[in-house]
Amino acid sequence: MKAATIRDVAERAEVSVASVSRVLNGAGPVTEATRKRVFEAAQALQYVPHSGARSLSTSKTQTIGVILPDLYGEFFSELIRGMDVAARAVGYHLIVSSSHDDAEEASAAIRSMRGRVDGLIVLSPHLDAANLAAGLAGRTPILLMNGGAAAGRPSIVVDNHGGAVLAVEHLVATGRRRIAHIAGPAGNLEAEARLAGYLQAMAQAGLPTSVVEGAFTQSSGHAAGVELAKRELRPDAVFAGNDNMAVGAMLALQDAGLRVPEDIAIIGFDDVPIAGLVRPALTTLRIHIAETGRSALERLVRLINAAGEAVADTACEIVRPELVVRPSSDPATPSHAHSNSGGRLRALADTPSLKGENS
Amino acid sequence: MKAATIRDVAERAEVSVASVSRVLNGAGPVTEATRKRVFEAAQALQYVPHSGARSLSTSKTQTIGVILPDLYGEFFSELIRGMDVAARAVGYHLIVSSSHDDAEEASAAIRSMRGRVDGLIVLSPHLDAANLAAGLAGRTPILLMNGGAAAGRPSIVVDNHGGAVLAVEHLVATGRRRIAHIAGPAGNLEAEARLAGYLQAMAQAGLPTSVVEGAFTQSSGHAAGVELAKRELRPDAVFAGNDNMAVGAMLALQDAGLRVPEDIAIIGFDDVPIAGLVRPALTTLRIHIAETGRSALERLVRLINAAGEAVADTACEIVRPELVVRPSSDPATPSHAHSNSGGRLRALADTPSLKGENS
DNA sequence: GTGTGTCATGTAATCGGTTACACAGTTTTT
DNA sequence: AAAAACTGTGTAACCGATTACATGACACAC
Repeated sequence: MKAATIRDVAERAEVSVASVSRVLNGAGPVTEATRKRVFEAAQALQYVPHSGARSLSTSKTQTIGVILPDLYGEFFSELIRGMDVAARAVGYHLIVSSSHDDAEEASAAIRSMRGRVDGLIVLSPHLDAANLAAGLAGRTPILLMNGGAAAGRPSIVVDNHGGAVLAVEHLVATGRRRIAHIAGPAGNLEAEARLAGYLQAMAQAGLPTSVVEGAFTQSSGHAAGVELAKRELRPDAVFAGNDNMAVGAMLALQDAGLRVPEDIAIIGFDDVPIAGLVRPALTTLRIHIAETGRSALERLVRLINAAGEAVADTACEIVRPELVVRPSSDPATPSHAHSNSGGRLRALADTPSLKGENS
Repeated sequence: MKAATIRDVAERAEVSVASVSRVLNGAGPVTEATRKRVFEAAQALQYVPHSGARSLSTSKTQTIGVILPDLYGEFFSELIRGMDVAARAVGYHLIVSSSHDDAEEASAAIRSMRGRVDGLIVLSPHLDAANLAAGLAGRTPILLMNGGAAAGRPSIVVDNHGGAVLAVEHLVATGRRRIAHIAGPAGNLEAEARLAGYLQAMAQAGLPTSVVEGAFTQSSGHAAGVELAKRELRPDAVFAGNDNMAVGAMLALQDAGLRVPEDIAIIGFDDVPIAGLVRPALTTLRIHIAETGRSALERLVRLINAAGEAVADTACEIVRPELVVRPSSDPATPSHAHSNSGGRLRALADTPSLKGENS
């Protein structure tokens, strides 16, 4: 028994497929009698429209593709969450595709999206991936969030350089001098911008730099922390390229017997939820991740609806990270900073619910 | 300038659409000359096949829909990660749809998936959602992971009851007597099973029970912790319905000046990545989340390929949680338990990378 | 030279919807 | 009363692929 089609419904209701379509979509004029017969037939046959077929004829899939490098850690999942909330609100679906480290894979993923999505959000933080993506997309609206300066293409980038400068300045202002940086993977635009910001701010302050390479993963941060703890001239502060690595490094340093922040201060980047939950809570550069995802999705939808006419939106929106000082860099901060980490989105699901007890 | 279709390619290559299709799909016999001409034309026109159209004629979308209650916390994102890895491996895409708290919404989401996906994985931990989902799906293969005993339908459930018993037994064995439970939201099957397990194990041990209601969110756990800390007869252990709430509760208890685990032990459920990162690291019941997601996806794909013939797979696979003892319940555990939290999947992306330093 | 088999290719139906257009019947306008 | 406008409905083209089947060319056997 195959699923019912619109023709089955038409037959049973003794009307044409056009009428069925009109009734079901509430478009076009129909008599009450027809409407009723169609609804009854649809009900009886348990008819559910075939979205794929509908997409083909309307050229609208109501779906947006998200191309990610990976799904590790909280950053991307927060981002997706924000996007999903926004998508749902405007009647769109999200199709996610991750694990695209190199441009090759990312491009394959983008190709396979054609005819499946109305627009794309690409987050492959590699230089070539950006242009590639843009080229491949053809007429598909595309929003880049890969951290690079995408000339003349709609994009959203985080001011990584500026954020890194803020981080270093904060550490210098609180008296740190030997500030090491745990960098993200080479070739990653975000990582490189953060590194560059660190180098520049350190030069500005006239301090010697020290960089350990990481991979944006928590365990790479841990490894870096182990190595830093062993140094003869130990740093008195660590600026990690992201929160994941900061947490990994902090655990390693603590395991090595160092006190954070007394012996060594730590600062991360992103303000993922976990940053406020480790102890000491992590000083970091806040990007309202979910909020950013939401805004990205909304912008893409606007782009889709504009569809070529308004070439107005070609701007590169900049998200400026904001320094959030927590105890990992400053003992003065209240230690119980059970950061509610702001954001409308968080509030949506995080409703405290406390009730009685039994027995 | 619209995107090129297969007909444009055929025209340019001076062959029929059938030949183009054959060449591009590597199916059917074609001469070398034709193949070459087609490739050249496709190249010149920057032709990218329209997957939507392909899906319509083949009735295969190579896409799987995942219906989630929400995207909060690490549990679902880990699950999705595991599914995505598996999906990619077998050439499938993932379309996620979250925020379906009630059966109503979930059912709408499922309907809108028809013609868009080849199969569904449904995780709406509500009693009615399950049957509803199953009914709605029609001929679409569906895998339930909603925590309920889905009679005669392919499903995967966690042994929540058994896990809860393990948790209580562990606490009792380590000398705790006043064990409180922070329950998940009422109506959630997983939460209810964990609660039932707690009640049963406590009865078994002849201990009085005490239940505070939470909502599976970190902040509800925090609220519960605040309340427990104020009690005249304070518990000496807390079993939280999941890790999120356990972490929230732990922070609240610590902020109230209590020492964990000396004054009060804490145990969670799920073993999300953060469980190993808080201090003290959290004792919990491990579900290999990503691994479970992977296995779920693989099973669904098998179901899709079987397509009705083998009704063999109607089983309810049970995932048994495993107790992971960490310092939050046992001071004897090494405190630097930088839990690598196992699992093949984790290893995939979490490659430590440590290199030299500059300057 | 006709028959038969193979191979490459083309024609057209099909998937399941939407929608432009045609048409008949009814109401309104003049 | 004829013309014009409007309403409700049906027919069939279309979206962009796949693929069953038909066809034509050619090789080989008899």
